[in-house]
Amino acid sequence: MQRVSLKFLAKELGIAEGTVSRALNDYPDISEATRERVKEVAKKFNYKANQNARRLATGVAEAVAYLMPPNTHAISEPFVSQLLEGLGSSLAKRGWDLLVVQASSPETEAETVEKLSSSGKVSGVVISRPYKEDRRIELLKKYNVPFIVHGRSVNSEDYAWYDVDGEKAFHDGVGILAELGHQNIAFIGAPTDYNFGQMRLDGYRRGLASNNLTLDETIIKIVDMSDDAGAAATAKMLSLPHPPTAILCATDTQAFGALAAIREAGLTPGIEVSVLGYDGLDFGKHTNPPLTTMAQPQSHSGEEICDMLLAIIDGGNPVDYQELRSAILVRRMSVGPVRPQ
Amino acid sequence: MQRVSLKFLAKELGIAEGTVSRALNDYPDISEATRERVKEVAKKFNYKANQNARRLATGVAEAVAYLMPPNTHAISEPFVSQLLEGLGSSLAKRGWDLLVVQASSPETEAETVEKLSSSGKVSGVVISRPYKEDRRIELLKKYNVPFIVHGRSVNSEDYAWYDVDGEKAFHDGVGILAELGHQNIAFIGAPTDYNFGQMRLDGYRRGLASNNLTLDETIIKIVDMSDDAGAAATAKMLSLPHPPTAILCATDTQAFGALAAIREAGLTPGIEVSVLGYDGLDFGKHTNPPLTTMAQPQSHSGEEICDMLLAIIDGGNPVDYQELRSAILVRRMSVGPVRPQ
DNA sequence: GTTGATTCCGAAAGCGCTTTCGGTCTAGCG
DNA sequence: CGCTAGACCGAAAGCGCTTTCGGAATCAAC
Repeated sequence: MQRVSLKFLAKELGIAEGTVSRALNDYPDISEATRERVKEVAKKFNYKANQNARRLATGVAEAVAYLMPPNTHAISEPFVSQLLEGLGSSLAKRGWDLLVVQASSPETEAETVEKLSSSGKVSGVVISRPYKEDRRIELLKKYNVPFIVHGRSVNSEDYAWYDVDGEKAFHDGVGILAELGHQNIAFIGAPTDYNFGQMRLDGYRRGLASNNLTLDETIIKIVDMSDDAGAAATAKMLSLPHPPTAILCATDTQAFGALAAIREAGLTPGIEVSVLGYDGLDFGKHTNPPLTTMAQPQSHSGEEICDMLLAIIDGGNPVDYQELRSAILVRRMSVGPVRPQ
Repeated sequence: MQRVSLKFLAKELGIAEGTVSRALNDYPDISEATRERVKEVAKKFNYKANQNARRLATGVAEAVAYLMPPNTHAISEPFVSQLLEGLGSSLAKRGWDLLVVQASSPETEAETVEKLSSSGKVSGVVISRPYKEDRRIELLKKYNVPFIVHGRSVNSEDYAWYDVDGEKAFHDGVGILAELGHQNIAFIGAPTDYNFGQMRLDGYRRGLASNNLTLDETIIKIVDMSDDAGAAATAKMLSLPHPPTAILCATDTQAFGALAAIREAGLTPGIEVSVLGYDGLDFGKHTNPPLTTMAQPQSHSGEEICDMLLAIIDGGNPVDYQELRSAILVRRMSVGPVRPQ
């Protein structure tokens, strides 16, 4: 296999290798006639350039990597495949490759990034869900590899990112709940070493303040992003002397668990206890009751992120590529007015 | 960047390039002393071999590709990220890359496969969800690229695959329903150009026969694998003069829709109409009611598939790598005994 | 018929690594 | 002390492509 090399074509055509290469790559100094002749023969023999040789010679990888979020073993979050799909299709248009890389363990993550940066495999990388301080970002900057972050770390002035404003969403989220009369609004959050976890918590806090609600640490639970963790946290809060009448969840998955725990406690979610999620998973329409949630506009985020990255690779200034989107409320059935006691 | 080449190290150490290379790659004809010296300096300068050069020289890609299922635009099925995660982590152990490739359109799919095969980018590929007759498989065989199929096409004797026995699952599925007294068991299937769609349908049919149930074409619906399609099909069947008392769905997603349609019709799923899904999505525990389903044992399928592929790449005979797993029933609340009329 | 400008293509030098081949040097043996 | 056998390393030839450089050929113009 791979018998058909440039050399082969050149011999077949009776011209020089270099000429064949230039003809195939549409160089201007090749006559129309030979160009066509070359392309025809290439097609006939089903010639495909050896990518490795090409990359070596040109020095451009024509590939970008997606760094899988670490520690995500059980989760397999839907947003990953969405993103990959977008990245993939956007890249395919340009004929580039998408590499999915995974650190074998959290400790080797830095190593992975370094290898990626200096082995010439990729021309750019995208990472998701940065921590507040993220080593990967530092390394990427250090190695001068074009990259874009899906999310933001604390200091995000000097690199490219695409994010949804979780802080605002959660601020507004408590507003929505407060407007329905809820005073006792719990928060189930995500680990705050993730910056998004911190920001959603900040938004919640600011939301309480904006609505003159007092902050009660006993109804703030920072837990894993799983349904079970959400359920456990909810169960615990429901057994408080003054249980919350509404729960704001950092992720839909946690909210699913919250709904289950509420039903488990003999209460009706959306009536006795409201639950407001965040993410906008399609799946939320099938829960019991359907989950009201703040949706990330992630339909085409993959494409957008990819286009931004490509622009940077083509020489764009990273700081010109910072996009902040807003979440939008998807009203379903899990949020209702507070019931008179 | 990438200033530290082999040449650089060689100069730094005062020895030949080739020697450095051999030392780094643990050739036996290098003295312990120089090997260590070389490795030390390499580490000090943070040397990472240029992969493209390496691949070109060795002729081995050290990468495998996952061909994204085509036409999957809206779906983003959970199984994809599961699989990718498994592939990725298994590959990472070996230091190989995972390429995710997507045909920009169904028509260019063959082209994509050809390019993949002959451009030397990958040493193996895995594809999912083959059609009954699948062009990709033919091409892969033709180009003599090691590959493994996640699923099976009709003629699956001569290549490697990993599949779950859907035929058996659906046969047994109607058995489960029949045992509960259901006589009027509907089937919501997936497009039968997918082989899995055909096999699940076959299983359903055989199941009816095994239980002396008559086949009624009006309660067999072949539709898209979406919740909406499942809901529409269900709604239609529920308005029949003799509506089914149980519905077997080819995918959990369709089953979610079925549940919704049943509730919409004012009936209670699991009581008046039973729904049995297939896939075993975690998410099913949150539906209303929780979905009873036949689960694919996909926890480590990614790793397994990857290991099988690697074995073939290492020279194994593809036909020695054919794994057939069984689905297992996950009892939740959407299936119950038929109610006396 | 010379000059100059164009057009087109061949030759050759890499890209950064691997791997074969052979040569030097030391150690070991009789 | 001579000879052989390893042990160890340097030199060099690729891998298959790109790209620069310059030369031959063609053409127009004077």
